[in-house]
Amino acid sequence: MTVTGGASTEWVRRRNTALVLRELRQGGAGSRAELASRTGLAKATVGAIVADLTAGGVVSEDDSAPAPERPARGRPSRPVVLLGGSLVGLGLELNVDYVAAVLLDVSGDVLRHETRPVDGGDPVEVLSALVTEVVPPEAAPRLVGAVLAVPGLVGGDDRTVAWAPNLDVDGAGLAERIAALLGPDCPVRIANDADCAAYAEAHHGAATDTDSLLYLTGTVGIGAGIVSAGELVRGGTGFAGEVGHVPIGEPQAPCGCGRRGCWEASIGLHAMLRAVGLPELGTPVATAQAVAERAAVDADVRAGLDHLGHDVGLGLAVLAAVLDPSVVVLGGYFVPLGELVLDRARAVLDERLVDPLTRPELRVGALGIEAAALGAAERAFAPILAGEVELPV
Amino acid sequence: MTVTGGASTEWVRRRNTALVLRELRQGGAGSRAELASRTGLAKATVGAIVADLTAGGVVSEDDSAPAPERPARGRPSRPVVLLGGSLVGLGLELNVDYVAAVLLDVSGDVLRHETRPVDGGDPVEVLSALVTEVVPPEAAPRLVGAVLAVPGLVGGDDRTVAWAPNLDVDGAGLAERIAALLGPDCPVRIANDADCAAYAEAHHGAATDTDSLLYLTGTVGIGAGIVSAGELVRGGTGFAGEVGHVPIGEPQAPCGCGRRGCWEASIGLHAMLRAVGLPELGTPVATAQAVAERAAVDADVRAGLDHLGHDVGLGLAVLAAVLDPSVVVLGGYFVPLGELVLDRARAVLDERLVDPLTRPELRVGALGIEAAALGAAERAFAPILAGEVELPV
DNA sequence: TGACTTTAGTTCGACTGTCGTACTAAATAG
DNA sequence: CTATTTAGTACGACAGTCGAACTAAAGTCA
Repeated sequence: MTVTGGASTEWVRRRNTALVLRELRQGGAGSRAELASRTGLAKATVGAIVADLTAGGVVSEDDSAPAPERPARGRPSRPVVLLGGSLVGLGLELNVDYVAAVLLDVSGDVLRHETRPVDGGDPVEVLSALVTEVVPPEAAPRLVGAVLAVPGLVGGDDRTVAWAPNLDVDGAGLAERIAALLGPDCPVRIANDADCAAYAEAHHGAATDTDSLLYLTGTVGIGAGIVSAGELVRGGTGFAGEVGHVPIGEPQAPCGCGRRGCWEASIGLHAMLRAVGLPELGTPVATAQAVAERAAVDADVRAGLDHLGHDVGLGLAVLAAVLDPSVVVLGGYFVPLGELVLDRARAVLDERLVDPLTRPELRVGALGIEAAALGAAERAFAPILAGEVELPV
Repeated sequence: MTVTGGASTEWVRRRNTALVLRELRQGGAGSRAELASRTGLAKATVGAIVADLTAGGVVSEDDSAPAPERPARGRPSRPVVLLGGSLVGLGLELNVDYVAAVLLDVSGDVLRHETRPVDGGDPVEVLSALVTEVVPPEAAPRLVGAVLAVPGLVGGDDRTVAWAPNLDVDGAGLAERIAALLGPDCPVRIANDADCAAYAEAHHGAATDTDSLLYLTGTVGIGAGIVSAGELVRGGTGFAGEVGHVPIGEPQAPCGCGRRGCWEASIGLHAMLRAVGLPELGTPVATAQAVAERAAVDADVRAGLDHLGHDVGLGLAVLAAVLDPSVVVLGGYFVPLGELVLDRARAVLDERLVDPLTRPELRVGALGIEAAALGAAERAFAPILAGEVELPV
């Protein structure tokens, strides 16, 4: 029922153009006739839309077509293909110890991906330098937008950081500072990092086959992103998915926040390290990598991870009952541990869920540290692919 | 990004018609000129749409206009008003011990509301009789649709009951049996009862001021409905919000399901009665009414309810952290107890939430036993008001 | 080789819709 | 009685989709 305002005939064209773009992205290249039958539009309409897109340099006729199983008879088709680099979305991540940028193609390819440590400098300065490097001036006019992922609470206007306890930045001017680097025509929005990572796994990662997803990321803290019916669930103040300090872990585990039973106190990075008796390394993922290697030869480590899996399952049982996701993706430090943790978590879920038939599939994230930036880039495309916005041609 | 298929020019008219209807519903009657400025459409467009609607008998010119603060000059406006009864939606509820029907007007008025006990008969038979009584034959052509709320899991097609442990009905043929009573042009859908009740509170009840809502209903069991960004969160299999057996109550409380710590074991009707030491009466609401009366004179009862409020807050702290609703509405047997329970629940929430600023407002449901049926009726209107569907004129 | 078949893509006219402008209608002010 | 002001309508320009007819480009087959 989210219907914005009045619609006119130009609006119809925008929507149908978006429909064709989505079809090309998801279903791959195809002739006009094929696109017409795939989208349900009339052949003439597809022809007009393709002509527009060709003029705008967004698609072209793929002459180098391999024509694999060409039908024996009839005029040969001229497949239409998305033009790489014609439209790009910029995804940024501003985190405590690193920044990242992903430049994403309209066809879904990652054109560039860069990560930089912050190393005590001003994170926004480091990010700004990265932006000017990743987005060369000639690419700026083809930018459909930029989305900046931050570990914090984002205001309802998608432009301000309302609360980011670990990040020492000026939440009010952040979007403007990035926008200044990208020119006046590039819309800049801010989003939550866990939300972006969830979006990335849903579109490019481990959960492209569902639209009902819970993403759980483990570092020192625990965060979640919720995707329901293909849309992010953000809550009334954008705080949805802040599950780190929810009392759904081992009830007695003391947490740094002063309470007991916080999930983070049971399955945060430090709790995991206590359970296996191993030291922390440079990053959570590197730490977990070392733990996984050690587990191969050390039964005590395996037992510790099994216990971790128990606590993961305990909390997921609550979240799964509330949200009923089809898939749960675990990211962050959970990725290297994989089945060492998930196996037990699945067993706990089966035990605790009322109807085990609704048990979500547990998977490990397919994207690395770039998940949030990639999801941010994908979100930059969302208005275009929904037909809500004019193409920047 | 939920974009269905190709759009054509007729589709534009459907959407703009829906826009005008929503404006009339929410903003009240208004002249064509006023509607034009309220919707952002051109005067001529509104004129054409109003002409269509007038021809279809959905709106008319309100000659009996009181014209309260008529502007001193200029041609007087002819206010356009929704015609009562011109379009109606039917909401039904099929429950274990009663059935209910609500006939809702396009303007949002309840035309009829009937509840019947099942008394051991076939609930579907009782419901069918109620339907034929509530929907007279002459009203059938004006029906925009019917939605049936059931206490169970609804299939993804919105037409079948996949799982309804307490309900002894044939889930497969249910929608068809209702549709047979209403004629071939009336679309019939099935929905979850807690979802419908949540929808009702969001549109007609205690939470019309927000689009981010958690509805909690208390009877013998506990159920929840989640509204995020104005849309119901249903989960991958429609099971979202089944919070009764989630371990977020008193950890040691034994539950009928064999586990410990289920929320239902702490805040279900029977747990409440144990806490206050009073007997169960005919219905949960009547029981709670008696408890509330007793609380006025009995400090022990008040203490029991205070303890109940503690357990309510305990679980809500988890749900609020996960979902971050702006408002939590408590329905069912909680309504008569009101502040006797909510006061303590608020205190627990303040204690347990990471950032008390995000504490949702706790309210008591404004709708009685008809909540689910009313929400179902409102949902019957949703496709019309979203412009997804042609008016049945 | 040349007519026939088959499929792809374009052209064109009918239709539907929105929008802005000009026009008509209906009231008050002076 | 005229000027002013506001509401509503008529009309033509414009944008878009659609289906049917048409053109284009291949293979098939006598």
